[in-house]
Amino acid sequence: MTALDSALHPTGRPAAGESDPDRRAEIYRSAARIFHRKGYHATSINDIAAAVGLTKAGLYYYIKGKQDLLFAIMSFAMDLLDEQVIEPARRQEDAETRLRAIVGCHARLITQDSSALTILVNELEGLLPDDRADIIGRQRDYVDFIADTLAALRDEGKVVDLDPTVGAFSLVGMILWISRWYRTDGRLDGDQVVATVTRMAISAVLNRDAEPTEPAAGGAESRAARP
Amino acid sequence: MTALDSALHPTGRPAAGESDPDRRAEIYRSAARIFHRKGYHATSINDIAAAVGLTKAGLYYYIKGKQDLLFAIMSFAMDLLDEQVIEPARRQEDAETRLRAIVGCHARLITQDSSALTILVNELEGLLPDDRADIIGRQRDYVDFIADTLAALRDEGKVVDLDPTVGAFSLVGMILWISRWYRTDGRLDGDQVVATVTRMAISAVLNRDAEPTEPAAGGAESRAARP
DNA sequence: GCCAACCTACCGGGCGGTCGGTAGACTCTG
DNA sequence: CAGAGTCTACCGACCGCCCGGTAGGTTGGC
Repeated sequence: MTALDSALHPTGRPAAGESDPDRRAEIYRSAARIFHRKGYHATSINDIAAAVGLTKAGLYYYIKGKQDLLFAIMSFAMDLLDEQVIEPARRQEDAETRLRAIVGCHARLITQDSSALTILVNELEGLLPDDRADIIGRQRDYVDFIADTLAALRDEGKVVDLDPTVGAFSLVGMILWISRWYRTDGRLDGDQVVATVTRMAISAVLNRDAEPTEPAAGGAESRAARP
Repeated sequence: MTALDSALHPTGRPAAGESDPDRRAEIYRSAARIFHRKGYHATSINDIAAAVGLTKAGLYYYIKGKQDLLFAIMSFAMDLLDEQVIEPARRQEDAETRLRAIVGCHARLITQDSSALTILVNELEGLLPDDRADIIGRQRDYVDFIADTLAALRDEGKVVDLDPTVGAFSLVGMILWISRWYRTDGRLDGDQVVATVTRMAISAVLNRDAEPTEPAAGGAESRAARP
């Protein structure tokens, strides 16, 4: 997965002189899977080393430390979100189409491989303060992006009057939660799940009887910015 | 909070001969707050002891172990959910009213004090297998309860055709996520948040432009219980 | 012979948990 | 009402374990 490789270096923290990028990618993927299953703090460096067939010392040839490993995984996940969700959605001019793209792409990403994306939201406490600030900032940008889309829909009178921030967070919650219950080998088909969740998300905010019940008062504020 | 006291004993695990129940309740509350903030594995027994002004050894007079402490907190949270959400909702005969009650009561509980409820969903991995099975079983019952309500709505033709399980999980995700972004001291009012989320949840599943096959029976009106 | 790719052996430290106390309030006895 | 006994509520010191991380090799392919 080239997206993963590309996530290893932009952090500016190569663990050692040049090392086999395939092996590194495999290590990061394994680590992500284990962090996802057991949680960051409950996972030991030994667990990860054993999973990739190395000793702890051997693993340290590839990584700089446990916290750096976590940060690299979360940066990779954030890059994935940027590239697979935000970028495609940003290209949609129409707000409703854009919202559909956001929810659909994000949900699909999670049904395909949820580990990195899930770590991204569950293990923030494991990061160093600076790294955490970095990730949180990017997450806030994402929520603001959704909130702005909802605000645009409201201005078009297509959305029931709700606080865009609350709306954005609620949709995000619905999407992220998928990783907690969806199993690839379960009875539900991934595409169906994505479709259903997208439909629910859209009708949660869209005012389907076309005429705006209340002409959304002009000049209403769309800004979010929540600590 | 008497509900908390009652949660200490039904587990059948008193840590010692009788000990001051107020002090115990304080300890459990503190522990819940810290687990919520830092996560179970990242919290040491020392952290909890210090927070209640005890040494580690002193704390062990009140608790049996770290995992028992976690289980007690999660059992308490589950009791709270039963008593404040499921029971009130079960009394609603009309499916739509019931759904409103579920979402509204659950969301309100979280805006009021999210720590125990949040631990309940985030720290399952910290439990012993038997305890985990117990909690997971109760959680599944809750989701089934919501799914059954959605199925009932579908049979009434009031809900768009969706898989009740997917619908239930999605609503739960929306609700639980509140604890990640809502801050009591933030700019948003708790009641407004509850109202907005409830409205979104309902319109996510309700088929508003379809005529209800059965017009809602006489007296029953939509407003959820407001203790 | 060199260097990437590992290993064995080890370190300091913090963890969950235990043990043997003990201060003080309270009761029971003569 | 002295004093012996009891019980709750706690503490200091300690234990064994495992953690993240490191030092210093060794090996095999070029």
